[in-house]
Amino acid sequence: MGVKKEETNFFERVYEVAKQIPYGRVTSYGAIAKSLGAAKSARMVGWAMNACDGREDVPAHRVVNRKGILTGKHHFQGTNLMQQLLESEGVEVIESQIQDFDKIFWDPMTEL
DNA sequence: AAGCTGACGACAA
DNA sequence: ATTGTCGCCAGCT
Repeated sequence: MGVKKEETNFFERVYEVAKQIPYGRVTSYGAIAKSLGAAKSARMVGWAMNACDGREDVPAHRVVNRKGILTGKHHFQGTNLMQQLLESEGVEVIESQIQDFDKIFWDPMTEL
């Protein structure tokens, strides 16, 4: 049974969605929140990402804000780590701003 | 124990 | 168009 304590189902759900982000794609906090049924809890998604750091295989670098800006890059180890990870996946990122954001945007509500 | 903060987002003025 | 405030909920001081 639950060998480990539940980290609030909310966070778990966020992780589940984040893990399903395809390679070379990105999504936004609000999109994930919406898919969870908590459209106004975009903040919590970001907060969940904070806890995800060092937790599960949650590609937090694929989650950005609605503008396609790497708002959370500061939470990564390096200042450019997040951007480098994205570029490594073929995502064009300039000045922490994802290019063609709408093209690589992955909507968990629509595509999931 | 109570209050502030925080990886966002939408709306109001 | 720009700026400011509210909402959301959990974690941290």
